[in-house]
Amino acid sequence: MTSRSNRSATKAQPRGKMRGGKLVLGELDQHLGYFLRRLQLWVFHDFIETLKPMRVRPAQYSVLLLVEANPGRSQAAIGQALGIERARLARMLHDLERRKWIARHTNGSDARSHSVYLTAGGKKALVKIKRLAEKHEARLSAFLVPQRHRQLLSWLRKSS
Amino acid sequence: MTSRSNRSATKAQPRGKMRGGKLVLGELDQHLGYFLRRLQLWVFHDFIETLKPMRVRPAQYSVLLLVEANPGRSQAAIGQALGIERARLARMLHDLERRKWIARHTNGSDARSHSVYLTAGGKKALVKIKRLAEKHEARLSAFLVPQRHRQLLSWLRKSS
DNA sequence: TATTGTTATACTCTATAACTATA
DNA sequence: TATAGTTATAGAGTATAACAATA
Repeated sequence: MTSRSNRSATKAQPRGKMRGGKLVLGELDQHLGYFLRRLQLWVFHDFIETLKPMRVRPAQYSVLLLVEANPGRSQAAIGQALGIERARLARMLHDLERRKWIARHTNGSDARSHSVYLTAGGKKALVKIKRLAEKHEARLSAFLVPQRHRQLLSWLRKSS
Repeated sequence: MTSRSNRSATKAQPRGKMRGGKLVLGELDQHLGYFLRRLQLWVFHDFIETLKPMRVRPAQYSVLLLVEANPGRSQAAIGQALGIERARLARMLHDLERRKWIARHTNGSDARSHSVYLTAGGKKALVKIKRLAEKHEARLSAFLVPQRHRQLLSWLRKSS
């Protein structure tokens, strides 16, 4: 996160020296998507750095939490819930399986679908992972004022 | 954007049939970053689709607006303001130059730096681009309640 | 030495299509 | 024929490093 000083700079530039000062955002200042993206990048960057000891990336983390909360569900169900494309999820699960954190069993009722579970090792790792994730979330809460953090979370949650 | 029904599902799963219903988010429900990412993906997807007639992507759009508001500034200044890495910006500007939307002149005072400007064609294109971007922003405003949209923008702006 | 811009490489994420095996 | 999962490919975004020209 960088620039901090930008008011309603829709058209004019600040007077004064041309070469030198800070840039103005211009109409970018009116675009929610821009700020949303900047904040999201900051959050992911901090998450990745904080979770680096466990080498877990945000998408992997979301899969682990979802499998924990919904053991035995199919890849299709997981992918749909998280908005992860099935091709991408297949490779992610392959990687998580290689690390012995999740296991896939063919479901009895439908031989096509795989039921996904956390392994014992996966559950153990997830404890450590969550501890790091909490540190990240605390940093994010400090970054946004707590009351803003709650309100923002509530709004974003409703929008999903 | 998919799931809509998730309360405080931190640990337990809903009782009832195991295979079938919607998945619960579990602890993911407590992570601002998750909702932030989902919303950001939605916003970018809508932006890209809306701007498809002009084939402009979000990062390109941000560069065009910034150059419009700050004509003649260096690539280094632009990249720093937008948080775009100089190597990436060099390729982006190369592309925008190829499309005859921006021009680069070597600055008299420092032969290393390039001053970036919109061309006449770039300004003309930007009019059309902004018209499409407004449609996107209107859709985003409708998606979030207007008052939420304003408050959210204000918060995110302060966080940048 | 440090900075500006460039090229090149690698990795992640996203979007497709093609394929298999089941249903 | 449709679905679940897999593999492969291509594009964009990000992160580096190495380089040339200039300061």
